[in-house]
Amino acid sequence: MKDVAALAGVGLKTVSRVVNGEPGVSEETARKVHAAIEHLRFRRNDGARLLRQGSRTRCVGLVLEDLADPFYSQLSRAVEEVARAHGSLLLTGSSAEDPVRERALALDFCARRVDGLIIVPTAADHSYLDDELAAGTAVVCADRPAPGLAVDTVLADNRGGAATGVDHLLRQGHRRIGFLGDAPDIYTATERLAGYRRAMTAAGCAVDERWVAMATPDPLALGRALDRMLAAPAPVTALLCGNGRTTVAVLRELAARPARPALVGFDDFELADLLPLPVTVVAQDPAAMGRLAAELLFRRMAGGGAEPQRFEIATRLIARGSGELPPTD
Amino acid sequence: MKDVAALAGVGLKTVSRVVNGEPGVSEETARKVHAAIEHLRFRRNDGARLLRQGSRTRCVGLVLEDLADPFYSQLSRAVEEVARAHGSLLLTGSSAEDPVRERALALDFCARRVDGLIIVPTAADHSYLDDELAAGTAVVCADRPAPGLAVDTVLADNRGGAATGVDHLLRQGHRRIGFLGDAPDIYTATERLAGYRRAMTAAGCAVDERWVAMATPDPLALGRALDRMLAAPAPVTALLCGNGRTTVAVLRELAARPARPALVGFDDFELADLLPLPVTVVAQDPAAMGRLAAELLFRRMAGGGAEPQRFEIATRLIARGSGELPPTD
DNA sequence: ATGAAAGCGCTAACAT
DNA sequence: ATGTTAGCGCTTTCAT
Repeated sequence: MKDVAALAGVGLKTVSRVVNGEPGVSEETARKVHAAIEHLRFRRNDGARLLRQGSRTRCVGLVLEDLADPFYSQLSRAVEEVARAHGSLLLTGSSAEDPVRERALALDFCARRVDGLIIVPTAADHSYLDDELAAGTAVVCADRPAPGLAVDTVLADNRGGAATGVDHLLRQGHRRIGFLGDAPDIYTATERLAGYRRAMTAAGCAVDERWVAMATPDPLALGRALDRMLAAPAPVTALLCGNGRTTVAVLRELAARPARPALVGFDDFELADLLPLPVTVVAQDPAAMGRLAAELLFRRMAGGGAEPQRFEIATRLIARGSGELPPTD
Repeated sequence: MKDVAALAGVGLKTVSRVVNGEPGVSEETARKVHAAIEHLRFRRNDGARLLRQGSRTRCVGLVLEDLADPFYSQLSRAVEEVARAHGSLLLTGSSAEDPVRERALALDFCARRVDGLIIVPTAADHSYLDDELAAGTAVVCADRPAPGLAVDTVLADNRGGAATGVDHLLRQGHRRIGFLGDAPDIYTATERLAGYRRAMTAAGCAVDERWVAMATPDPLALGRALDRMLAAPAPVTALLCGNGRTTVAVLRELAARPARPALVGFDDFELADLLPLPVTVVAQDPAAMGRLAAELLFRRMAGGGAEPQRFEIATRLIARGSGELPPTD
């Protein structure tokens, strides 16, 4: 910029005025400055600009579990769209469910002075964000809460959704229903388990603990869990799967077995309607979750200092066939 | 930082030393500084640091078509992983196939002085990046080339892959094979069409132009195209779909029709193996593409000033059933 | 209409 | 071991 000023034979401030389209520059001078800019290929450094202005960085951060997971990639796009609408750029990072990585990412983003941060919190302490919060960085939790962190939080109706799935199966006459959830340290997994238990109990169905399996979905473990659930003396006649990854893995395992239990999956997924037995699901709305989280973030950044709120996004049961199978005994 | 120095009763540089773990500070002083940091909740501003150091921003940008598309979300994760391994943060943005948006995103990223930029170029002029390139920003194109831009480029073997798909169908005895591709202004769509034509011609099969449809996959248009291809006088007995989105849309349309042409899809997708007729695909490797693009980017950033190179990632035919159907006439 | 000087938060280069 | 000065690239403030 100094060079531009020198070449154009004007002062630094005049170049600044031209670059920013400020008034108070004669046409003649502006032309000279533009020529110098072209010639020197000058490109303004927004970092320096931001520093001096002391203003917002117009940059928000998103920390989630896995950018490639369909649920989170849809959420990301929604966040990105809102950010774009507000003129902000988006820094993204995957925690891979590792608290250390999450923390490193979030603090890196803060060190770059993002205006706001959307986090899908892992199961860990989040007090490391207290200072950032105090310093005025807006934070919103999506998909899961961060206990002890006073921030807006957007969740799905996990218990309600799971209960809806179970109720649907109960209505088809099932009494022995299994639940295959993700690892129990994942908030949504445990919530959905609670919804399952609630609905079973409310219907007077005692839950045999052999019908419950909570683990990171991996083919081998899932296969064993299925075998256990489908074995005598009290085999399940229906299954509720705790998330999209689990549903897909279970479908794959079931394809290799004779048993055809009724099945409801938590999370919708592409092609669920085209499978041999179309899959009934409790659908979430990842785009709505991302959109709301982002809008809350920008609302906070705009200054509303109200109490942190918690939002629940409704789920929707989509009956496609697999959940309408009657009990086999 | 000034405040920290004042509170600790030391000089600015001493605080800097402590914050950066530089040697040459007595334990006693360090303790005082740390106390002041805690007390004032000081957090270093990396933006200012970077400005002063004049060093890399340790930040790279990724501009692609749609963050929520499975192909690109897998690519993104791979890029993110490489970036993380190199200690860089990742700015992401979706162009939505709009050249104006792509340009705005890319230039925004450059204004923030990203060290490098990975772009999935839309069909438009990319000379707007010339200045950035000249200024030393590393750029890599992924999935598609940007004609006229002298940068490393990572592509899939689009022609070869499409030809492989056609050859596979020819081997099953098909002679009338249709191609359903994306909009012709998309590089990959046109390349794959070329591969289809090449293989058909090489086999001595004249392509009836009614067997070719190139458009953004939308159910209505796709349905009409299918009806046309499947109608007399020379109905196709097999189909090659030009990308994942198209394949899924075609499967959905076919499900509502009696005809069961053989089908090969370009791009693998989850659950392809669990459909009633498992889908044969020419699989791409989006993670490999993202990884390579990112590694090339960091290699460029490290200084290798060699000629820009072009890389082709191999495709792999996965036979699952739909592509092994014999001709129906 | 234009420019000089000061300073955003930090660090490099030199003091002491 | 510690502090001082200058300056990264820009904008703000206040002159002219």
